[in-house]
Amino acid sequence: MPTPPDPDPFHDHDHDACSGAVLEHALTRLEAEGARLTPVRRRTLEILLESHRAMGAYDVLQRLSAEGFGSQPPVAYRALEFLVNHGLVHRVQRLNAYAACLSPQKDHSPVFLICRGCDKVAETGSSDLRAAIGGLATSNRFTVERTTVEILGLCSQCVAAGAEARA
Amino acid sequence: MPTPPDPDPFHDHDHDACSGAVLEHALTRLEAEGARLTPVRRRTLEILLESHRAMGAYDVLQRLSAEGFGSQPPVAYRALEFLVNHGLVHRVQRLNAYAACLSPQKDHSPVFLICRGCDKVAETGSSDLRAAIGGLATSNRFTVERTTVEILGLCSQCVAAGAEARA
DNA sequence: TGGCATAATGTTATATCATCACAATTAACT
DNA sequence: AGTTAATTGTGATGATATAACATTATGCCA
Repeated sequence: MPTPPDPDPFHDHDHDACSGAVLEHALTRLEAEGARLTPVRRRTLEILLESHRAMGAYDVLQRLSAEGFGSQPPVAYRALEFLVNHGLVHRVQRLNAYAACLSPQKDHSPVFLICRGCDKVAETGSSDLRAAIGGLATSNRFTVERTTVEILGLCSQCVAAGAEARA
Repeated sequence: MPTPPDPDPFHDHDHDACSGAVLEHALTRLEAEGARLTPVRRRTLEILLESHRAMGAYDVLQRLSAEGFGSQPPVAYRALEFLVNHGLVHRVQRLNAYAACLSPQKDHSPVFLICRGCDKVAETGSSDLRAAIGGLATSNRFTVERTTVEILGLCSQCVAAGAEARA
């Protein structure tokens, strides 16, 4: 059976609604873990949520610096590392970039769809995929701690726009 | 049902046997594609095969340079890019490193198991996982071109050795 | 409240990874 | 041999990330 008419995560996304919920959830979760969402950390998360894109550390830094926070790389890297460690932000390896997690409530292994046509990134997930990774780990006697799953290709709009050419 | 007694890809691997086969296969494939395995490219592949590890571009460069090839970064990066494009080498995103593909005969989406205890990397694959990615792509109307699947954790030996502590 | 320990922030400096631009060489094909 | 395209080499620079250490803020509790 085909799955129900999924929304297209690249284009059918109510961002304002999700941002608020994510931020609220972040506070709850961090409190439970005894961690502090300090001003820099909070702004860093907000910046990523507002942009709704994968941003490089130096892009984030520029925004933070312009708002009166420190201007040196560690300022951004530390805030990002904190958020990543608490599952509020993911690192997109292929882009050397960071994106706010949009479903922090689930204990998930995120999957990123990276469109090379429009450079947008969509976060999704799949229980089949988690199961497959679990099986792989078992049969290789490997203890999983973190997974990176990134799919590079073209989103539907870019395909429609004829962005076929593959480098 | 458990899968049959899989070999542990970290420790039960006949490397000499596979290296020769891989190299031989590389020649065949490249000829078919009209691409040339020049001396630098060949040595780059051999170096990765011999080390049987994921190596950084600058590590490869050092080896190449010591053997009389050029000493500037582009020398290594170009050879690696060529090999990656032809599916003979994979890039391990999490490590900013490169590893020779050990099963270049299959049209595969590789999966890397990265042990943070001993820093070894094992390449594997899974048809379940490929299927899950295919399903995800379909339900998100996404056209897949390349996939990155990397699993960070501990190999069996490192678990046995008590490398439990998680940063 | 004052004093201590810890965590967080800020800065300078530097390490690491990757690419640009252009010259020199080599290979492939008339 | 002559022409073109691919490949290689080099210097310079760009982009990403961390080390080391001083300073400030926070939490705790005597």
